[in-house]
Amino acid sequence: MSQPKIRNMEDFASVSGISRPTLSKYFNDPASVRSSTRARIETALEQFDFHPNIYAMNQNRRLTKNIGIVVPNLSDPFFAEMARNIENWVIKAGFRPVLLGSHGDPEQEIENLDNLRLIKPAGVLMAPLGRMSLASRIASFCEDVPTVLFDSNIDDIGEAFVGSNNVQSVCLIVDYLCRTGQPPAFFEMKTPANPNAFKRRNTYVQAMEELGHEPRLIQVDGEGWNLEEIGFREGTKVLSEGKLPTDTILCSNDRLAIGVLSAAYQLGFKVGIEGDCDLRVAGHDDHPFSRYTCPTLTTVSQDYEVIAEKSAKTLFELIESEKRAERRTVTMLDGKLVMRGSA
Amino acid sequence: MSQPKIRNMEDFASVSGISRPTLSKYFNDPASVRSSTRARIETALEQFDFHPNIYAMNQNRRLTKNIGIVVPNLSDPFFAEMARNIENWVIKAGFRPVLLGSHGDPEQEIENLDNLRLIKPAGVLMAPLGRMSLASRIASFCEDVPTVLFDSNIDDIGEAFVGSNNVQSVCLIVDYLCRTGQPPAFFEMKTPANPNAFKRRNTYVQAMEELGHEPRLIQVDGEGWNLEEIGFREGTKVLSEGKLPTDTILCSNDRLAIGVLSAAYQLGFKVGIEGDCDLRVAGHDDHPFSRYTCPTLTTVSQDYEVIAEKSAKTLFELIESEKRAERRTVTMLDGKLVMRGSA
DNA sequence: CAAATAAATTTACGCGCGTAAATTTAAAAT
DNA sequence: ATTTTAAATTTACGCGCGTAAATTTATTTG
Repeated sequence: MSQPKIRNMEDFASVSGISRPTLSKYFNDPASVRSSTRARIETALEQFDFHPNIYAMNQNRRLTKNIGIVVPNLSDPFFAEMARNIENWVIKAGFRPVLLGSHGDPEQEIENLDNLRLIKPAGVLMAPLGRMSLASRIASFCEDVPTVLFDSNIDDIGEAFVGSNNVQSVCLIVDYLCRTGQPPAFFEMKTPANPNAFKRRNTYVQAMEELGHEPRLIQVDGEGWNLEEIGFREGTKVLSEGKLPTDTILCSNDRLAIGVLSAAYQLGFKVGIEGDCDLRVAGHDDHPFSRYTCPTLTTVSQDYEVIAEKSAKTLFELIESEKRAERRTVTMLDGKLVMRGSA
Repeated sequence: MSQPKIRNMEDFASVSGISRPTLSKYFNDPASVRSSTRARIETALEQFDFHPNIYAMNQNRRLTKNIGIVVPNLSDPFFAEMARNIENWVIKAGFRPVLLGSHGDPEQEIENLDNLRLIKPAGVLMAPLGRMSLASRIASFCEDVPTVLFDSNIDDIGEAFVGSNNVQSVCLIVDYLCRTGQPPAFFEMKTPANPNAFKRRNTYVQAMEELGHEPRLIQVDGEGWNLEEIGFREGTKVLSEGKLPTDTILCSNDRLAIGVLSAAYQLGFKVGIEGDCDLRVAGHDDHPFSRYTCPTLTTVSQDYEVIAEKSAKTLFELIESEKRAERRTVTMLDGKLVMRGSA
């Protein structure tokens, strides 16, 4: 077992008896070499455990098997979970995921794209920050690299968009809340950092009007991504002031709702749908934690798995076709009502 | 503004009028060139916005400014938060963080290290999976790259370890619980995937014995990292069977506790410390969500910021010294009791 | 202002790999 | 067995950058 150290493909070529260009072909696509040579290579591979240097590969290939995944914020369990799902699809399709979080910062978002450029990705799956995003710079990236947006849409950017249909989902829950109790007030941030917020607000207003109710916006202060904290702090204010025009609160997203639920609990509100409850709270997203809140959070699900699968597969098709999309496709997935204890 | 496209350092050299080797020196360390040339470069930089290709840099430099950060699982808010803190320190020190999650998989953990090797990191900050980790392979990585472990210790691996003192912290909360009510039973997984679990269990047993109480372990089934789910499911079982020997449950970590709290709520248990409560629940870690549970979770804090800061700075000192640590330092930070509503 | 020193430039090669063209070798078809 | 065809090898260069040595230029010192 006197195994010489294999430092590069050259070394591996000499110990395996296969020429370096052939090895290079093999590592690019094992099916591209004759099966007998493939067998020889793989035998040698077992013995010597050589991996080509992916960064050197990236530098030279016109196109790599890398797929960039960019999300606004990895500390948000929603995006962490989404990213994990997408990573799995990427691996399953034989690509290599490169995950980058933008920390809620538009500059960081662009830097992530710049860094991705260097590894010449075959494509990118991106959930943009949304309104804050430096759209024109993202657009110029998308001209060079096939990109599919998910979660948050930016008009005309990227080859496709896959996300949830906020209009449908917000209508769904507004409708549900109105049918089963008092019409909801809408709890949100005055200046939301997270995407989709405006669309949800507008849909809420419209849905309420269509149902003949007066929309009531509760727009609270707060900056950044610590949404539970904001929901808790501002929820405490709103609830303790006691001048809520309704007993039902619809939050712009589950993370705010988690904060509001916590505030309600501490102030002694009984949240739920039974007769003796004095407050209903609903959210939006079906956040991983919303099934463990007290009471469990009624919300509208965004189908993580389907959004992940659909956006990934859209990108793979694009990559395989080796040309750009003829026209931008927009896929809006319907949310499903998740009835739990809180509303 | 007819800006020629700058494709590489060569191009930038010609437009800036500075030779490529000098530019190379500048990008490696701006202070290494004369201030007048530095000024010229920076002027040109503003005009042309050139960034050297980091991957080409990595390939050639003996040592880069990269610092690897490896955590067991990015979907766990605890590690996500920890990673974010560390990233900030890394950036502040002028390094470039490269964040990798292991998805709870020992093979992935090794693959992460293999990939890090290729970018020749100046150092690595790693929270290993712990018991599951392929220790010998991690050790061989640590021989080549200065590595500081955090959160979970593996004997004799890495130049240093920074984590919380589980013995102190578990004693602290066991003591607190015993002083203020019935002695706690210990709720944990039979085969925990997360690190520190065994140490906590043993400490619990020992602490109970020292206080003259009989330790009671509730060891539940379940695999993987979906700890809230496991806590909820098994908590429901345990609580509804109604044969708890005590009214106080100490969970091995906050994520399990979050599940248990949710189960308790749904079963109608009143959790808390007031006289009319029928259950106390405590956790360990001060997870980002534990201040929003209902009731808020009493726990022991791991000081994220301090662990992040201390481990990062330990690594920086190591890197600057340009030699390996003379002997392995182990830093155990004391946990602080976080008294909230649940116990 | 000349000498000493420090910094920049020129030249040249290397990193690990991709890839193209010409050539040789092996497999498949006749 | 011979021709056709496919695949592997040889050779050579390129990617974007680091870096060393020799040389030139600029700055500091006396």
